[in-house]
Amino acid sequence: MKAVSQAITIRDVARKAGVSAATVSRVLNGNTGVREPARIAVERAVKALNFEPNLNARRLSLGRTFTLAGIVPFFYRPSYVERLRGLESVLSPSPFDLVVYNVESVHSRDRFFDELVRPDRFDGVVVISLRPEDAHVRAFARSGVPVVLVDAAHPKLPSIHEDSVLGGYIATRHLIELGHRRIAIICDELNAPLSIIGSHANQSRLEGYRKALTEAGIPIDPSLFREGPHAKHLARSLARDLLLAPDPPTAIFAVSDTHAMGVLEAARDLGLSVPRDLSVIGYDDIEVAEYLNLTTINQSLFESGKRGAEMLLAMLEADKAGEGQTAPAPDAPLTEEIEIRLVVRGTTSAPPHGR
Amino acid sequence: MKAVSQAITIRDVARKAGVSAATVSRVLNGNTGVREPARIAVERAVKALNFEPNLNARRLSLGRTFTLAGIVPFFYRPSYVERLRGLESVLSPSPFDLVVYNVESVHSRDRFFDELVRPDRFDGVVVISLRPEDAHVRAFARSGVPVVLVDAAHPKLPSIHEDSVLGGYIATRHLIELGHRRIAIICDELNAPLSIIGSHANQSRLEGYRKALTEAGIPIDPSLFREGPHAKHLARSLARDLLLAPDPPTAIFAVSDTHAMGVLEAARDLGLSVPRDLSVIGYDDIEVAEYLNLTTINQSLFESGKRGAEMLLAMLEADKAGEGQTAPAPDAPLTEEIEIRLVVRGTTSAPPHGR
DNA sequence: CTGAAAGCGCTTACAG
DNA sequence: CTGAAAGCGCTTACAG
Repeated sequence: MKAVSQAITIRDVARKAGVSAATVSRVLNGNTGVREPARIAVERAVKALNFEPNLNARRLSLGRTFTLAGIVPFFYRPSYVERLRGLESVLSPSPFDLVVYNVESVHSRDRFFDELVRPDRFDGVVVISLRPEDAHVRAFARSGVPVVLVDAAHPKLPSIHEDSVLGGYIATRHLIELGHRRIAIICDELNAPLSIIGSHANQSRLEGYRKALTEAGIPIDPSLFREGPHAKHLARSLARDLLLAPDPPTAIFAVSDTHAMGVLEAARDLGLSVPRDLSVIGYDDIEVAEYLNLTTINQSLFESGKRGAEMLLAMLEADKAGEGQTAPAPDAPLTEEIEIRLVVRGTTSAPPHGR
Repeated sequence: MKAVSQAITIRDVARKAGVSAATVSRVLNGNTGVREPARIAVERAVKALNFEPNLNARRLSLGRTFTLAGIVPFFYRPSYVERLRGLESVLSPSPFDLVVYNVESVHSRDRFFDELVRPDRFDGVVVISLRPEDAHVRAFARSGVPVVLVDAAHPKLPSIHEDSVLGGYIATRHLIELGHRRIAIICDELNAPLSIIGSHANQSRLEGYRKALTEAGIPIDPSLFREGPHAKHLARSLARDLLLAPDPPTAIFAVSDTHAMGVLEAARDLGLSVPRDLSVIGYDDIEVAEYLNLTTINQSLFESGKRGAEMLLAMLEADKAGEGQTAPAPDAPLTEEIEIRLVVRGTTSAPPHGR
């Protein structure tokens, strides 16, 4: 038998404390002027009744939801889990709940942008690895809900992101410095719908790769470029192709650690020893990278989520302070660059002799 | 300049449609009797104004939150991510949002159980891999908020979980059938706080291991049992110890794939070839298991989350139907067992000759 | 079928 | 300092 006890309200507390509901509310909200005896009576009653104010009533009354949204593609992939972990680390001690929305298509992205960025839904939202279009951004502004971008950028929105061109450059540069000249690159599909709405990190890393080669006077060989969906087994077959070609690369830059895992498999399949016969560098530095002893680029995944959440909380704080007085948004919203760094492990070395 | 447009309300719609707010509400809620012309006028106005009812007002008025909580330890670990993915798959097309709470200590578990399981907070909660105590369960019942357990059990609560004893048995049995007799086991710390409040899967798997050995007439050698925190590098050193002992095991049962990864590393460190010199079986079948070609036990992680969410939605549905009339809770709440199965891959084989 | 009114449980100007 | 009252934006018995 479910004997659901009727929830107690602020009026019950008021009665017990011998004051009005308004006074109870005031002490609950740490309000300034409440005389000592009243305050004490209220605190006693609250404790005695184990009272907790009804959250939905507060939400309606205050016009705040105490909830934040995170909009993120493929939330279950290790790199996104790591970013979410960063979010969680700052939100968990805050009064805000986080609800995560998983986008797997352009359609769901649009739906989320439309339906979620409303003041009665969320106090703020963080968008990860997705680039809102101008129309979205205008709607965000109209809604008054602060939005911050993690691993993406827009001129009108605060954001925290890496310099992906630099990342691609550093990775490629590392291989060049080791003595490689035939360096292949394996990317996510450039024209997949989610690549297009995504952070464009792929394209930028490719650009960095080209830049490094050009700078070193190494001609860009289109046959050393492959693209395929974000999946190990596909990267594996792309790498296999590459390695079976007449003039195979001595090094492969994989645009994510997941891709790199596929490359490692392909090498194993073909009996190639890494790094002796083939150097491999990944990107992201997800947890398994260390286990696999994979050389990679660390892009501060956790930190990016952490900073994103911090920026959002700061904006919320500022809004609360500047209540009503329509703070003119700065022309150039806060944009931060996150640190990236090369992590040299065991899958890269000088190329085989005579290559 | 933030030009926040004032949100439109049901009254605006009513005015535009030339009806009362009550009527608007009725059509919005798909209510039975609203005459055609009124309905159409309202639908027009709703569309024209792009009206979306204020969620917080609905919450307060209806006494429902349209939000569910997930309470889970170490949410970022691959096995929990997989369970959460199962939850997400059923919740995402539902009208419910999910907020995930990460527990890393007994204290946070208690706090979440106390603060979250309240009708003004959540319409339902799913608890993963955590065993609430009787006092908690009584409080849950008083709150009237339905709670379902995933990967844990309690006589008074609906749940979905594996038979961990059987899992441990099957894993061990596999090694025995291959011909092994010196079979070690590496567990999570049995006395760590979170093991104690956890699902006790560890202890049960250990029990299954003992059962299989006993049944096969193999004496249980305490020196073949090791326990340590859930971390690869620790499992690695435990395994190293084991393998360096005078009479080392020919096979190791690791109680999670993560532990198994540590074992694999230890074998590599010592120049042992797996499975030729050492067989290794893990548990969970997380994504990397396939990549590592690890033999393991698949415990339907995704499915468990999926079923947990489905059970909760069904309870919510039932509650809505039986409104008010205090449905007598069944004496024995719904308990389902999830499928587990042995996945034989490349890390197990017959023991070396002469062992 | 439909509207006016009360109610959900808070918060906060407004008086005093 | 403190209380009575209005208001947040819905929903839903209650009349008609």
